[in-house]
Amino acid sequence: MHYRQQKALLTRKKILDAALELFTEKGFDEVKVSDIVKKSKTSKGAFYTHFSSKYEIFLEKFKEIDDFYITYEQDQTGPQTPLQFIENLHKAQVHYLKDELGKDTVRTIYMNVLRADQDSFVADKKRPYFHIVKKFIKKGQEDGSIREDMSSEVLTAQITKAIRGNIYDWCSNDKYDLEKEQDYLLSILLLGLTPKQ
Amino acid sequence: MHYRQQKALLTRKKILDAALELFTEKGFDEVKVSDIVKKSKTSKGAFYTHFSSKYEIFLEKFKEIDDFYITYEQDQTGPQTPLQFIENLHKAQVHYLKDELGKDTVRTIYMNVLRADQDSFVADKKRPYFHIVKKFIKKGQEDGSIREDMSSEVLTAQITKAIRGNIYDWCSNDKYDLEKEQDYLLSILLLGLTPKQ
DNA sequence: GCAATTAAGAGACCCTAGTCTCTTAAAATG
DNA sequence: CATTTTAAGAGACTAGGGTCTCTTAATTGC
Repeated sequence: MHYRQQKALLTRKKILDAALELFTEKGFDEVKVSDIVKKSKTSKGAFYTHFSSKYEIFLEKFKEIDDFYITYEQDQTGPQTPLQFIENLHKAQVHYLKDELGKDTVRTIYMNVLRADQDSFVADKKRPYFHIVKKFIKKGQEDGSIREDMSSEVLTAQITKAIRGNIYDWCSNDKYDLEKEQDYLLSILLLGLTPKQ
Repeated sequence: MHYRQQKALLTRKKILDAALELFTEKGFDEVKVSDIVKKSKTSKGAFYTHFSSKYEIFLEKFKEIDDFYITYEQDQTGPQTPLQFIENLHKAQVHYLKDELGKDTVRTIYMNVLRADQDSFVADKKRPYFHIVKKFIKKGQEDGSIREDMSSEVLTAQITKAIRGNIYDWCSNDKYDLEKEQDYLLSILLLGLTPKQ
C-alpha cells in the first residue's frame, strides 16, 4: 500500500461519509453531487473517480439491508416450521423497510435498479435474503411440508419476486398498508407452496 | 370550441405524433425533448403546456396496453374454468409485453411509476386488467374453485402485484426467461387461490 | 538522482429535462 | 369598435448529473 493509495482511500471515505450524512438528512433526490463535494472538501473529479454515479454511493450504504436478514435468522431460536419461518421473516421485513429504511430509500433503490446501465441488486440471488429463504424452503421440502415439483431455487425465486411486487406497489402508492398487504400476499404464497394433493 | 382551442389541439397532436414516432424509432431515453420539438415544428413552451413531462407523453401511447386485455377477454370463446382463464391470460400477457411492447418500453413505464411526482399507473385498480382478473376470481368464488376467506378485490390485488414482481425482475435482468418464470409463478399463485382444506 | 510515467484530483464544461418570461393574437367586456 | 384580459406558444435560461482536460505530485526506471 503506497502513500498515494492511502490518500485516495481517505478521499473516498471523506466523500462517502459526507454523502451518507447528507442522504440521511435530506433524502437522495434533494442532495446534489455538488453538495457532497462541497461538504467533503473534494471535487467532482474525485467523486467520479471513486464512484460511478450518485446512486452507486447511495447503494454502498444500503447494502447493509442484508444485515437485517442475517441478524434476523440468527435471532430466531424457538421451534418454527419452515413455512412459519418464511412467514415471520417477511412480516419482520416490512417493519424493517417501513420503519428503519423508509419508503423513500426503498423507492430510490427500486427505481435505480431499473436504470439501463445498472445491474440488479434487489433480485441478486447471491444476497443473504435469497439464501435464507431457500434454506428454509429446502427444509420444508425435506419434511414434506413444501411441494417438490419445483426446485428450492425456483420456488425461492418465485416467493421473493412476488414479495418484490408488493414492495414495488407500496413504493408507488401514497396510501398503501404494507403490513396488511404483505399478510394477504403471504397467505396466498404459503398455500401455493404446499404439496398438491 | 373556439378557434384558439382548435389550434391548440392541433399543436398537441403534432407534438404527440412526432414524439411517438421518435420513441418507436429510437427508444425513450434516446429521444430528446428538443428532438420532438424540432420534428413537430413547435417549441418547448408548447410541449410543456400540453404535457407535464417527457414521460407523460410516452404514457399516453402506452395506455393502450389496456386494449390488449380488453381484446383478449373478448376473444376467449371456448369453455374455461376461472383458474384456467387467469392462467391463460397471464401467459398471453408475457407474449404481449415481450414481443409487442418490448422490454425497454416496459422498463421505462415501471421506472417512471416510481418517480416521486408520478401517480401510479401500473397498479391502478381502475385498469381493465384489474377488472378482468377480478371478474374471473369472483366467478371462481361462486363456483367454489377459489377461496372465499378474502374478497375478490383483495385476491386480485395480490395476484396482479405478484405478477408485477415478475415483470419487474424481467426488466432489471438481462438474462431472464419471462415466459418460464411466469409459468412457475402462476403455478404457485393458482394453487394459493384454491380453497383451503 | 533525474527523467519519464502515471494515478488522483480540481474544476471547467457539456447535456438535456424542465422553468420562466415575454410576445402575440384571440376572446371577452362594455 | 376600442380596450382589457387571457391563453398558446416561442425560446432564453436554469439546474444538476455526469464528462473532459489539465495539473500535480507520487512512483518507476534507468
